[in-house]
Amino acid sequence: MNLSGRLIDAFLALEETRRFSIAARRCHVSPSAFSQMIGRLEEKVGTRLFDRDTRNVALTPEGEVFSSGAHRIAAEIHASMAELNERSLLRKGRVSIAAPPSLAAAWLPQLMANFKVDHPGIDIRLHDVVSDRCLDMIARGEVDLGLNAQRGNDLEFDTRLLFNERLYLICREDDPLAHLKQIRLSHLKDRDFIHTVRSGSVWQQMQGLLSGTKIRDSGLEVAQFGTLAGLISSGFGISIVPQLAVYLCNRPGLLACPINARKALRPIYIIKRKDRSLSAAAQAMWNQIEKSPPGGMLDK
Amino acid sequence: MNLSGRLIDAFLALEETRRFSIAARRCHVSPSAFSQMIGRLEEKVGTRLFDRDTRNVALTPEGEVFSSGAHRIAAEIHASMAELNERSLLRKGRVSIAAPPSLAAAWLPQLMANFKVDHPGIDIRLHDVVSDRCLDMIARGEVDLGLNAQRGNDLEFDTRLLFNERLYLICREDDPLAHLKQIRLSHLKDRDFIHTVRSGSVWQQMQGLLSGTKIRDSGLEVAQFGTLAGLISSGFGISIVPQLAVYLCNRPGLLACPINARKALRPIYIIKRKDRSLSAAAQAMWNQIEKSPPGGMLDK
DNA sequence: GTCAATTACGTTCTCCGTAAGGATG
DNA sequence: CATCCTTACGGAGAACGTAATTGAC
Repeated sequence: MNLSGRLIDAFLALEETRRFSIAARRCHVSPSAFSQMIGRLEEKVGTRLFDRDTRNVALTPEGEVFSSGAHRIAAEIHASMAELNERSLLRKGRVSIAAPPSLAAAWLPQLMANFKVDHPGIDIRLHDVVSDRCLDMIARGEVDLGLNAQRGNDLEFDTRLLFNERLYLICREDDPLAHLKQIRLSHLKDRDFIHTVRSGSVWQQMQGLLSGTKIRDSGLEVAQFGTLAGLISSGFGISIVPQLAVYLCNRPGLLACPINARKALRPIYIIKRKDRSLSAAAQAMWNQIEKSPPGGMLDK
Repeated sequence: MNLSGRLIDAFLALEETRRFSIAARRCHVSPSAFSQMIGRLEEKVGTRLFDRDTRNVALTPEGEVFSSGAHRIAAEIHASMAELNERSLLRKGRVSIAAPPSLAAAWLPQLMANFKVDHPGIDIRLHDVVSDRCLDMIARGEVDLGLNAQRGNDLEFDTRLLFNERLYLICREDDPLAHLKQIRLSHLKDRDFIHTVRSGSVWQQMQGLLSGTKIRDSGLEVAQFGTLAGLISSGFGISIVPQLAVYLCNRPGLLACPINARKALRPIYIIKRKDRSLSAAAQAMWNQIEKSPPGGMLDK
């Protein structure tokens, strides 16, 4: 029970040409070898498939029955090989990415568009998620790779630092802080603070950054940067967002100021499961992400 | 581009067990050999199909893609092999036979019924045709085998004599011939003669038999024995039919008498194309026909 | 240290090619 | 006798098993 694709090809070639010698050439073997191949095939399937003498070659009734199966087998083999080949050549495939909302809004769209130009056959899926969920999705295999400010467990994940993003203060133009050339963490003391969602990385980083600074919790916690901007604009307080999200808070009367502290940098890692290899498409995306930093949008 | 069924099986075994050692046992090879098989498979398809370390085995994204194809390939191979096996075991198949009306009516039905009991899965097709058409159908491959009174060209057909059928005179009870103990050809002199169809073997044999005897042509030529009987019964003449067709001419007022002449025997051959082998089903039918002569219905 | 996959290496067997053989028109 | 398929036989390479190695827990 071990038909090789080679023997199937031999069968099909002989069925079509009805000539051993010509079919042999098509299979790139000597007539002798080809004859033996047909013999082996017939032995394996347990029945004679061709009636032949030195002049004529024709399918036996069993050969006719086998023919349809042989065509299907050959087609399936060919399709499977072609499918994998297309994927390794990046002409087909799928890659799914999990990324924080800031990157999903500000940087990835253009990167993905460029990728799509190079590889129009590859289907890209993007999930904008908060930090915890990002690692979760990677671990569960729901996405191929993730971008995140937390690098996660080194036993479970392969991680590479992509860049560091500066955190920005968002406040009203008429805020006292708006006139400062450089903003330090201490300046935030006693200010009303609007949080982004608790499971997001900014919130978590703020916890560390401001542990020594007494801020006032406005009690507001929002998921969308637009909401954040609206609240600040209306005087509910101030907030801090990563650099790439600054433009999402753009609106008349608001100001964004870089925070001048060594710790006010948010790292962005690219992450995959350690025990799973990437598909060709995902690997290509990983490569493109690595060599396409957000460019002028960042300071180092 | 030469996937062997063996490598496909290895893939499926490993996909299912997720253990090299166990999958190896299932494929009846050593763990080492199995590891090499997976390696070869991955080399042939051009991509890694399993992520593995010494502890865990899992499909790569490409492996998942390949999986569905592998299942289909294995299923097609299995189905093709099973199909041929069923046929060689006579559990499936088809056999088509061409035979003269007399045999198709008198002998073959019971023979076919017996065959069907032994091989209920085999589909039997019977064509009752006149002699010329019978050889034609065999030559064109429209039937697997034929029964015929003419043996045809020996270069084109394989032929075996099954038996000889005596020819019978059919006449009215009040016919002068009805009183004769033995009928000779000479007795038919000057009698009105109703012919069976010109392309049938009886007609052709009559031409030879009666070449030295002057008969009168009634001008009637019929295809069905029932018609023949009706015409004779109504006094249009006499006719000659093969022994197995005698009972088809049975009706009150008619008599059938064997013709006592060495040449008044009609041979029945079983015939197949010389350059085509029979399917297993057709071969089984051939064998059954050979060893199931029409028995008591004939004299030698 | 243990267990499982892999690599190294020698053996066996499959498969191919050259050359001789045989059948057919 | 010319053509085409088949058989014979020897060599090259594939595939397997045993045993040593690597790697993960």
